[in-house]
Amino acid sequence: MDACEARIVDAERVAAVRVRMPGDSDLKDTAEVFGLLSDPGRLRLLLALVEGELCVCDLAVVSGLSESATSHALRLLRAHRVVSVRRAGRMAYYSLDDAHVRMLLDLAVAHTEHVRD
Amino acid sequence: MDACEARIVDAERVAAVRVRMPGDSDLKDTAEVFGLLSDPGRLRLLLALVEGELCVCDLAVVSGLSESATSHALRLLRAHRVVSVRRAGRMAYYSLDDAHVRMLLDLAVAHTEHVRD
DNA sequence: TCGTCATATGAAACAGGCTTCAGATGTGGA
DNA sequence: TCCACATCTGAAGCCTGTTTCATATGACGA
Repeated sequence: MDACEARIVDAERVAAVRVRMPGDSDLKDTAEVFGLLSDPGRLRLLLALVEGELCVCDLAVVSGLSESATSHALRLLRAHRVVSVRRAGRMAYYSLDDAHVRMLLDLAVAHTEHVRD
Repeated sequence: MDACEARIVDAERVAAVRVRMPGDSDLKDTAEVFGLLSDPGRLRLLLALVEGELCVCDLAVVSGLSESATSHALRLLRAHRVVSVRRAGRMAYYSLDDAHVRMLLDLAVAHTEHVRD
């Protein structure tokens, strides 16, 4: 079936792992989500949004990024449906729009506050 | 104190966010952990280890990486204390060694299995 | 001790991502 | 209609990270 690889030491365990291993597509998606959280700037943006919506200029101030960099980052997050926009005149208010990501953020903050490594 | 920025729209909320925002160092660490999970190859390696230790060659087979790439990836994960090694003769058995990362992996898998997006 | 095997390492190539700069879009007020 | 403002966008430059190739280390068996 899916044999034909190099020398395998623990064939039984390898087989078991393969069964539970998610598919390439799911794995790629998951890696991408983690990737979105792997940048300090984006992480700050998202953490800022945990408690509610904020406009781009406030997000820029809070994150320490330039407004252009902020906009680029938000565009990326928007493309992945992690945040959503509400337009009000010339302002744009962003908010968290992904329960999964919110969970990851909560977990990360909890761990940050609780652990001294 | 920490004033002197550009125009701020919602000063109150900005102040509140700033209070809860983790420090630069914690933020960087957290981003790095997510970064370790942001590569499909490393993700496969770690998922393979969820159920127990495996040697390098089996990890290479399961992850689809070359043995060299696998070794490089494991070295990186080892440097961040995410995995640990047990040497047995010329073999090296790796295992998950970070409860936080294990939690993130479980959460990711659960989400992968449960959600169709 | 010699050769082979499992793993580790270094350097280089290559790709991808983030930031900046300049300019575009679109809104609100005079 | 014209200008100022908030945000968005595109292209370029730079930096980082991942892979491959070649080689090194260290252990086992003859």
